[in-house]
Amino acid sequence: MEENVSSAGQENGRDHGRDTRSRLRELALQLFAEQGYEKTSLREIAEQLGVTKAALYYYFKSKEDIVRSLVEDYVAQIDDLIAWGKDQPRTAATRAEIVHRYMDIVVNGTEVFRMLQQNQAAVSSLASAKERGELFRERMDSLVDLLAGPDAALRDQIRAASALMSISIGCMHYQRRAADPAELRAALLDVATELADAAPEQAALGPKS
Amino acid sequence: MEENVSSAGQENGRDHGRDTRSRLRELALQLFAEQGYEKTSLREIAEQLGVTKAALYYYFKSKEDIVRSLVEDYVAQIDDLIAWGKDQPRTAATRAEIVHRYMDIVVNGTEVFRMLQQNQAAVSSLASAKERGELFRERMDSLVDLLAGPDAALRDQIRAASALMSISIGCMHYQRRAADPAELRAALLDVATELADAAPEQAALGPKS
DNA sequence: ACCTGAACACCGTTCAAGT
DNA sequence: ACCTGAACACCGTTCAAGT
Repeated sequence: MEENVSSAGQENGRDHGRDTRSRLRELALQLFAEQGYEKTSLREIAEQLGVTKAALYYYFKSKEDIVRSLVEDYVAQIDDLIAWGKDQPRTAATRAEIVHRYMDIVVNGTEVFRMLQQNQAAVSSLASAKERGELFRERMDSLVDLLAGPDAALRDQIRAASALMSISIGCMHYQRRAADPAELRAALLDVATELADAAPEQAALGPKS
Repeated sequence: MEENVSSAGQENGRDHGRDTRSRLRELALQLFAEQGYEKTSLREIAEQLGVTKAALYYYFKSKEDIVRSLVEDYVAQIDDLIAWGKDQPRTAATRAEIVHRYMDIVVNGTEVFRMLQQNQAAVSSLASAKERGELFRERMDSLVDLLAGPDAALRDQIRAASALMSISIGCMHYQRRAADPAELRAALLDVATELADAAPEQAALGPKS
């Protein structure tokens, strides 16, 4: 597992040469999330870092490998959540717990998730540690199965998927303009837990506002 | 407004030279959606079309301009929906109608929306006919305002946003593996209309399944 | 009107070489 | 261990020129 972006923790106590590798990761994340993965060139990163393009290849074996190192931690956290969920009874309490934990993971890595979301195509062919593609899609499916059950009706699968999407996209989209982050968190959890539980009888014909 | 991808309708009745421009658009959409915008090179497109890279610049003034021409129609349809919604009373019936119309637009252009979703960063700086960036973000905000009201509580804004996201992502994600498209449509509309209406009293503590 | 060939600046990547 | 300089194939774009 890789170190986190914000915490360096190398033995070098200096200030200027303070861990080129972690400065690189921090800068790359910021640029990838802001302007996009493909629109950010290695020359641009190298320049702002004060090194040559070629120097980056000392730390990472490719441009995609930088993304992999940024995403790794969060993929692992989601895998942990899935593993944990598989051992739990399928109750409303478990579903609420899954929703809460998923929220914490996303809140913790908002910048990384924003970057992933904005560069899906560019990043979808990422080979994680083992050999896989489809970085998030199948993990989403696993979480949906945990929430709705593997043989759930289509409608309840969609509710579960919507719950997860509301959390991730809600975080990334509203975090910057919501006055109170705690209020946002509560609102998202509220909507997500409602969705994570099975559908009410018939909802197609909504009541008067 | 641009012609649709599937309907050519030029005066040339031949088969081989049958409208290079529309063949180009069709092929580009397919490749952009499948492998991503940045991973698809103009050389690749030109080769499969049997022309030179430079020939593409006779039809479109840049690579991004191809995307613009693919997206244009759907942006216009959404603008129409927003304009229509602004003249309606804010009732449950109006909300249901907005949700239905939005769904029809997305279903009609699934491939285009999939491509947009997968290449957000690459495409976000697209200058539409007038001069704007932020192709979809602000339109989403407009639709949310129509559904929840401009001074709605954060929770209801999120519900409205989730309703729209469930439809688009649900279409793109489940369309290929859902057995019956009508069932998918019904399920998505069900979830979306439930979300488009205001929240029930308190939902944070879900009932037993 | 429709297309080509050749050139342009830029990109990610490699590699031998320097300290 | 950490980095440079120069080269590679490829990219999107332009443009004069051909039919």
